[in-house]
Amino acid sequence: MNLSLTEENYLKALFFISGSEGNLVNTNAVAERMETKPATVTDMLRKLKKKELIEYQPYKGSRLNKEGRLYAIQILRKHRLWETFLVDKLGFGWEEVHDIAEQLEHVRSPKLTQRLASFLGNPQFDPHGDPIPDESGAFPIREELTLDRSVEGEVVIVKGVKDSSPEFLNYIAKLGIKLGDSLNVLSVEPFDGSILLVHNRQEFRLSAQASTNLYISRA
Amino acid sequence: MNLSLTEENYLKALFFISGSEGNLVNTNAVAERMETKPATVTDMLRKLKKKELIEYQPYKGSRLNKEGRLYAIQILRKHRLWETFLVDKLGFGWEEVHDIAEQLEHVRSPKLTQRLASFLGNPQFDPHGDPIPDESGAFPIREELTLDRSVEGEVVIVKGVKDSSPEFLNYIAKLGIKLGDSLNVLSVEPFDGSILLVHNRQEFRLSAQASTNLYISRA
DNA sequence: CAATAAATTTAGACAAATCTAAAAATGATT
DNA sequence: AATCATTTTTAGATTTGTCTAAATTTATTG
Repeated sequence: MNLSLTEENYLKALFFISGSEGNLVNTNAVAERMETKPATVTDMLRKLKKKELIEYQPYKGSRLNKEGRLYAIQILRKHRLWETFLVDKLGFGWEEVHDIAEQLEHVRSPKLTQRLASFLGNPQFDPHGDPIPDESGAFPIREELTLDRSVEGEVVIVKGVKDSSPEFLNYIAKLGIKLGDSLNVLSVEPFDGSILLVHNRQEFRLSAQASTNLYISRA
Repeated sequence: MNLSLTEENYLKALFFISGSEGNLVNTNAVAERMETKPATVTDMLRKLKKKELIEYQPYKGSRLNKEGRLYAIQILRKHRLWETFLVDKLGFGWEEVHDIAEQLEHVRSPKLTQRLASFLGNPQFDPHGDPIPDESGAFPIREELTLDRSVEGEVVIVKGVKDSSPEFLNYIAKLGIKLGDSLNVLSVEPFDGSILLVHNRQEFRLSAQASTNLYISRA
């Protein structure tokens, strides 16, 4: 199956909107994510249905079928491998790699994907801490523990970010926090949930909002 | 200037057809290279002229102008850098990288190109021995010496291939000849110009045709 | 140099991906 | 249940890159 760039992007959008349970997706939601008009989405849904990549009933909604889901996951796999390459090998910051990976993810060559993965040491998580599916489409499992769940006195390791918006990534980068860094949780403020911690010998306070968006593991 | 994939491929085609002297290019020649019809080419030439990337007079021919040439060279730079990456870092054979590089060359990110080049050690020549232009569009100079010009008893180093068709690359790969290998020229057959040489302690004969397509330098 | 051949362009059409505006279906509300 | 609001689809148009067939320009040649 050889899809156009646009078709691939619609599959990705459906994958992200419908979540892991594979819910039915609203046409409007797709339009919003794709930054296009609902009428355009309807056309594309009809097309993807004809190619047997999605289920779609007019007025009811759409969802990826098995083949479409696998296709979307392969794109996601490429995206996250390229992000890892950009950060680990080319020294990009994790906040600047998304747009480049959006381009690289569409390069078609199974052999390239396989070799890239092996060159990177078959990583299980990308620089944002997001899981990289394997060739068969299976995701590695991660403990979904966030910093706001930590207790006073604990030392934790940063494993990923829940929110990978440029705003949050930039904020985190500005603080100098990177994947794998260890944080010493000094105290949790009962009033607003903000957390006092030590990172690289430096003491500072992180808002509750920020802490809910940092995945950690106990050291 | 943000060009479509197709527009970029036309610029490349014009660059390759017109050669280093910047000759006027026939519409038919472009059509052949792009595997499309002359009428289609005419439309595109009009479009590229409007974007001020080429000179074009109906019925007379077309050629890249300064801006178009620079654009084409930047794509070529990316192509050859990616080929180098695929061979040097991912272990691809030099005969299998062209099609993948054709895709990667269109990825838009000056920072990526710059970092990739530096990651590769700012190479001057790609795995086929072809020159990689720098950011300003300047090409490194290479001695255009081919194996058929060598004399008996000489030891030479393989610097590149003149013909980079899959057929020739496969043939060369089958013989085990790689960039940087040294060849000991034992004798040149006066009858057909074929060359008897030693490579990795192994003696064999190479046709004149093959030898004219191997760039070398004297060891 | 006039006729013919070759190269090129013009004209008109089509598929893909998009849009706007209008129509239809669904759902929510009194 | 009838009406109104929302969501979604349909209809018709646009742009990009392509095509075929016909017309035009340039080149060749008897």
